[in-house]
Amino acid sequence: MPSRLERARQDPNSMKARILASARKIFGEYGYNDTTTRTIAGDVGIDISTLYYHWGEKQDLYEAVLMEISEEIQKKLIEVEKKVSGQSLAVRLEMAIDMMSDYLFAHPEVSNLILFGYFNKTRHGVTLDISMSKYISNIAFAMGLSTDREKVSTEAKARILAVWNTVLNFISGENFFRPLLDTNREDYIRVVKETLKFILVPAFTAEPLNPEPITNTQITDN
Amino acid sequence: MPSRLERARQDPNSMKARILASARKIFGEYGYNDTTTRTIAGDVGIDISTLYYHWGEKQDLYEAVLMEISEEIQKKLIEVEKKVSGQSLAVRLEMAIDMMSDYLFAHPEVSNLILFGYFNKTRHGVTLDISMSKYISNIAFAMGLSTDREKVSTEAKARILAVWNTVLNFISGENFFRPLLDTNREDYIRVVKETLKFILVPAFTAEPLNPEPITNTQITDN
DNA sequence: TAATCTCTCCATCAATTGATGGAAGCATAT
DNA sequence: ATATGCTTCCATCAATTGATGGAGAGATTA
Repeated sequence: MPSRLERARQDPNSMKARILASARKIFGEYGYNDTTTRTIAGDVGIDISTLYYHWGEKQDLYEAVLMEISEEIQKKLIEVEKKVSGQSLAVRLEMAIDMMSDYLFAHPEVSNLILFGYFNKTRHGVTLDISMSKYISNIAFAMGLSTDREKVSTEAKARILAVWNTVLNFISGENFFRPLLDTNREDYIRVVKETLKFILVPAFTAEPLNPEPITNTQITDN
Repeated sequence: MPSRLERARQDPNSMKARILASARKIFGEYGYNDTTTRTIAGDVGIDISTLYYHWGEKQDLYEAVLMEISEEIQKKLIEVEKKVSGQSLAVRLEMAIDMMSDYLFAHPEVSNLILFGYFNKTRHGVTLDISMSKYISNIAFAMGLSTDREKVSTEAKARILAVWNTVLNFISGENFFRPLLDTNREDYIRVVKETLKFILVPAFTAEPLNPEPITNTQITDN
């Protein structure tokens, strides 16, 4: 028979798991500092003491959330990589854009949490870390922008980063951008995908990735 | 002789102006909720009562900061528009990227504050507003993506938005991305500009902006 | 039954934080 | 000199929030 402890680790209906699920939702909506343990506990329908009993400090709970989404992203990227392999570069890019957009639109809190990690110079010491470096390199390799998974050029990384960020922005900024574009949700998702493809596909397929720095037309020096 | 009140409105060394400058810096670093009035007052070197005497509620001060950067951006965009007019599309894009990058790298708090406005579903009611819609349309027009300043297509707006966001991300995410790209600051700025140009110029110059939706290769439906 | 363990809640604390009242300093005007 | 108005600071408040101790309910074990 499974002990209570084991049950708590596995059962998604266990109190510990339910708290984590709520925490993911609330943290993903308001960020670390704008989320109170009372809000999370209230969402679960329990007293905050119960929350502290299961998770200890607020930071520990937050880190558990980050760990969860980090693993989820990793799985998703592997799934994408498998699916696109063998296709042409243009098709790979389009498929990756579609798949990642669908995933993130379905889980916007993931996008939010990543962006919070980027920009919020918060006073709590919790950093995303999330080994983003490895992700970026893997994507570059999967997209065929690098022949070596370990040695990806700075330029290639920067390009992947730019694309990745653009996706995240459109997801997390939906409430801000959608009225601006004056579309319903369905059209918004379509426009986002089209925009990403419009911008990316020509850039990455126009010419093979150049390892040398591109000529930089410097305009302003001040 | 100028009255004290007039002096307070104009003199950049007036207490009110000094508070605003510190507020801009601190809000831009930590965001609204992670900034305390005590932190700002401490940065100026005054008591918080003095801050409240000059600015009233925290929200009012924050709104004043947003107003200031909003006007600053507007001026900068007009400056860019003047400078690029008459150039070819590719050159216009490159010049705009250089100028805006230089401006934002010199004032990262501007970028931060804009991004905070996008994503932070804060519990305070202060929204950026900043008439971003007009900015986007103006940029689209200045870049020659639209022949009518008033009627810019959803697609064109989305593309401008994507670019604009990419710039902001690289600025505000520098602390996160630079170690990841393993560059010093100078190289980081160069790589950012190159990346933006690499991605944008081909996309926008490859073909005239197509008013019809682009064919969308739907991959996943779940 | 008695003892133990697991889980939950109530009450409470200490620190932080937005905000205010009032006194004091100081210059200017009368 | 006196009065007035502007500016600053000290003291303080009330609300929020992270966190804890302890009591009690319920199940499990001896």
